[in-house]
Amino acid sequence: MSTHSDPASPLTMRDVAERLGVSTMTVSRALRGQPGIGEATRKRVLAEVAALGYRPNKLARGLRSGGPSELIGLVVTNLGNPFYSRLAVGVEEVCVRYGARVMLGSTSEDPGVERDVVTDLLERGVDGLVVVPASHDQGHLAGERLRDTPVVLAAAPPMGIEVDCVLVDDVGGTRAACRELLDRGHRRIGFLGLPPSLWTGSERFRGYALALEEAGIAVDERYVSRERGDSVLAERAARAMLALPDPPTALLAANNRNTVGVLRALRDRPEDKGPVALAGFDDIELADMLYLPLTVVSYDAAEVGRAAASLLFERQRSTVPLQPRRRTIATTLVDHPVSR
Amino acid sequence: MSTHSDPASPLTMRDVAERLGVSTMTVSRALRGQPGIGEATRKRVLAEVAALGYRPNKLARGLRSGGPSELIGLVVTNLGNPFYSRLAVGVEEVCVRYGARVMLGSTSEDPGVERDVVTDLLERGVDGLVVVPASHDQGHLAGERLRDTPVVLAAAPPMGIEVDCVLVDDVGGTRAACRELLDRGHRRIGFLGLPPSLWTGSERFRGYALALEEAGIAVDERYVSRERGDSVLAERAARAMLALPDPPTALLAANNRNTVGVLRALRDRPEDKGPVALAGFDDIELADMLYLPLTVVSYDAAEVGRAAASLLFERQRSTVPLQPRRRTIATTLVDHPVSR
DNA sequence: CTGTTAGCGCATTCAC
DNA sequence: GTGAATGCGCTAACAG
Repeated sequence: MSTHSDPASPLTMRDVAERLGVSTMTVSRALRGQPGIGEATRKRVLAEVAALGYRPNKLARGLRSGGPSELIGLVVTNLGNPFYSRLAVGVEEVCVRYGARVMLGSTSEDPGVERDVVTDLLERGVDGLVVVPASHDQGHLAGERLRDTPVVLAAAPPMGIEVDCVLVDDVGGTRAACRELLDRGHRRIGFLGLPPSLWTGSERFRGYALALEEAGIAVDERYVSRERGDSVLAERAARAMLALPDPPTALLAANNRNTVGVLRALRDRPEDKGPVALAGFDDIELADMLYLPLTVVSYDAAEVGRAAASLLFERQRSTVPLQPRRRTIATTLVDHPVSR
Repeated sequence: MSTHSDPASPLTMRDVAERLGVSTMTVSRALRGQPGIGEATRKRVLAEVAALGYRPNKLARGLRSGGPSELIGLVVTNLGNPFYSRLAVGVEEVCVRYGARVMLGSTSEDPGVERDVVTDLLERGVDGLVVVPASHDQGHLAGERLRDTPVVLAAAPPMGIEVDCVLVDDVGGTRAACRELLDRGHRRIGFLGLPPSLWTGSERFRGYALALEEAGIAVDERYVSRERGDSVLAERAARAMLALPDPPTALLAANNRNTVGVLRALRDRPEDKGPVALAGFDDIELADMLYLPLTVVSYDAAEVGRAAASLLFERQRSTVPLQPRRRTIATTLVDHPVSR
């Protein structure tokens, strides 16, 4: 009657210990497989634990032991984007391998929200953070606020802070795609880009310009659009380019949203005006089921997440101070012909 | 010199209190905006907190106050599936509204993993769980193990346990899609289904059979496949049906994987054999960019997540015991013509 | 208005 | 091999 039988309050180690007539330390040791306890006692304890359905409180354990929380914060702009959900899959995969869990934070690309989310995750005791930054303003990821919590940026490089990062080979991928179009004989290649203020925007433009330069072709501003990634804007820009007196014979889209826009622009184009070749950064599900052939720059988004999480755990386990590291995930060019 | 200046160990409330010559209680009250503290003192404390960059430890706070952790566990089979990542977006959206965070657990559709993940999340003190069950075996989600942690199932009903759930209108959606095909004059409609052992499999078949029955047509087993959702299997099944002496003139796919398989099967079909109409459960990105018209059963996956999280918080806040509730998310039929 | 005491659930440290 | 005392960082309950 003394031990509370309130079904609402969870069992504690004391409940187990009292029922067995041992001390909580004995239960604790049995649970963690520590030495210094008889084999018979351990069995008795574990049996009682199983019978009662007792589960240790990991929060209390962490508080006392001061060890790692085995918890990683993952801050993304929008999980609805397949790129980030696959990245999340990669992060979780590595975390589980290290016995850690993932705590989620979405920012909706709002730097203010990102700041608050990071603060909340830190207060909740994460061991580290994988962040897809919402903007160039990364001050809140600097050392003072974080104390010792390691951070890895994904899909963007650090700006004015010193942390690890994992990038995609934007330049190489775009360059390869542009080269492919050049190899097929195209000389007027339109680029549906992204704002230069975005890392991805400037890098992918660089790849495009580089390939042209290598082919001895100057960038023609009439064939370049650099608006924010939005299928409607891309569709309009593509239409405008195709209405030029000497329209491009091929188009290169800087991300999947832009590719979709271009697909719309090309769909109701009169047949007699001649075909327009299309290539785009980011793979597209069902790319092989479309009404026209498509070449895409593909990469493993989950690998970005895996690499980021790996950098985090390496740093966490490292005894010596590590310099900021940078990993780049390769891209591959994939042709999706129309077989019909 | 007494107060530790070790940069590695985070600041505690004591550090702040000592620097100010007040007690930790004063700091605590100031931080939580509690009454019973002078306005001047509060300002002084908050200024020092900001200057030092001190952040409270929410785990310790929760341990002492015994309040909710403001943490929800989200257990899904595979975040890489767009349906589940959108569901996650919905869950997080509602959580943030309630000041809670989401802790992730992927099961890879392995019931054993699901069990372990649930245990881990419980040990980490989640206030509730949203679970997309990996199987019919839901014993580990029963009351004994959970003590008082509420659970909401998503996309599947409880089997032998009493918990809330959020379902998709599988029957209604499939029935509407089948009706649409019937209205267009089709009489031989093939069904690329899923195993009856899956909730989704039996429900969607019911919708198909119901629509046929309402049209006075008997289900013909030659036109029905019920293998697991896999584009390769679906492609093969579709080819087999189309090779029948009196092949179906329309096909209905029970999920997006099967739709993809059917698309493949139809792609290299000779033109002279006549067109085959296609409808499928689950929307498909770029459905309007395919080489053929497609009708899909669409629904808001994020809404499934929002509804699940809402049920959780309602129950958490409820003072009276609630009966298990069941919410159903509506579907809509969307036509994707080929405009080209 | 402010401080003191005690203890959340557990593990470290030291007795025995 | 086992147990008692102590404290992780914080706050409830009470004192003043």
